[in-house]
Amino acid sequence: MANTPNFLAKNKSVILYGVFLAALLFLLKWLELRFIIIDHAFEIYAGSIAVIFTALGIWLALKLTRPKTILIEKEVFTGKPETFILNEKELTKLNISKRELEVLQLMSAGLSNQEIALKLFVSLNTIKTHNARLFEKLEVKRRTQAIETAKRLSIIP
Amino acid sequence: MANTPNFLAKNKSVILYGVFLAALLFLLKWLELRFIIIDHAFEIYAGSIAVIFTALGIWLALKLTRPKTILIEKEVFTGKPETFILNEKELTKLNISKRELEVLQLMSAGLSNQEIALKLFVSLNTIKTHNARLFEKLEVKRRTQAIETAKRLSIIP
DNA sequence: TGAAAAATCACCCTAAAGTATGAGGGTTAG
DNA sequence: CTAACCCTCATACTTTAGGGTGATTTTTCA
Repeated sequence: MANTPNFLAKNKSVILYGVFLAALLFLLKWLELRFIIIDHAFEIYAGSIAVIFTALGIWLALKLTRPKTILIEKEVFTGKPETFILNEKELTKLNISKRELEVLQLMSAGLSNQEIALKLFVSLNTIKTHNARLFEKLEVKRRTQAIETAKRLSIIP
Repeated sequence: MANTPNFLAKNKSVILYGVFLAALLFLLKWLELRFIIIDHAFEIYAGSIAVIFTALGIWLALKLTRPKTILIEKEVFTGKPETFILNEKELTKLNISKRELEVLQLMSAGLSNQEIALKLFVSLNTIKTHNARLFEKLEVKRRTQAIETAKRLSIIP
């Protein structure tokens, strides 16, 4: 298969987990030593493993699900008086990608490029690139115009 | 307290986790037995604990965080009921002047400071001063935030 | 009428936004 | 397989926005 790099990228967290596991070996070995030296420290050892790996599992799960939660946000919000209906036709017509829409939403929320970058776990330059594409597609020159236009076209609430 | 049932309901997952833990004891005891009988089954025992508790951690984390993920988005207490009604109370409370409101409107229309200056026949510096006052009064740092806040407070359409 | 608020403008400086260009890897449909 | 996106990031540069300070002229109103 030629998709080995793909696999690597997709399982970044899993690989990190592996590395962390390796790092844990020392701790475990040390605990094993204690087990030999101190009698009946067996429970301590088992308990340690349980606690450590439970925490590890929680951490892993959080890492894996965090990106997914961001995607959920934009689907599930409804205004009380008038429900916002995303104009998907316009979105398709303007060829605006999911990521670009995400940036647009944060932009309209008043966030700076730097803040958006931090929130989306990408670099400032990446946000600037998204902005440039966005402005091009919306045929505007500034973020304030982009917000105005996007709201008018019901691309954002 | 009378909200014990509420507590039970809210922590269903935690209780389940506890029950599951109890159930695990038998498995662990059994493994411990094996550990005594079979020599060098120690690694198997430790590995089992690691795997089980990692899975447990993942499951726990997913159970606990899944309900929390969605509600982050909009609060929305003032929608747009067709016709815009200027919130004069807020305007008075925030002590925003006529000219400042004018600047704010043009700002939200996507105009740059220079364009606003030309439109209002004043200098760029004047607009900047108005902006600074506006940001101070609205307690924001950027024009995009100012627009967002002003719209939310129905100061501008 | 006199103080307060509003509106105007300038200068200097920093921060943020935006433009242009190139580039590498990922995903996907044909 | 490959062309077409998409997402990512970088570097370099220009423009706009924003902060701080101080000042003058109107307007407003008690």
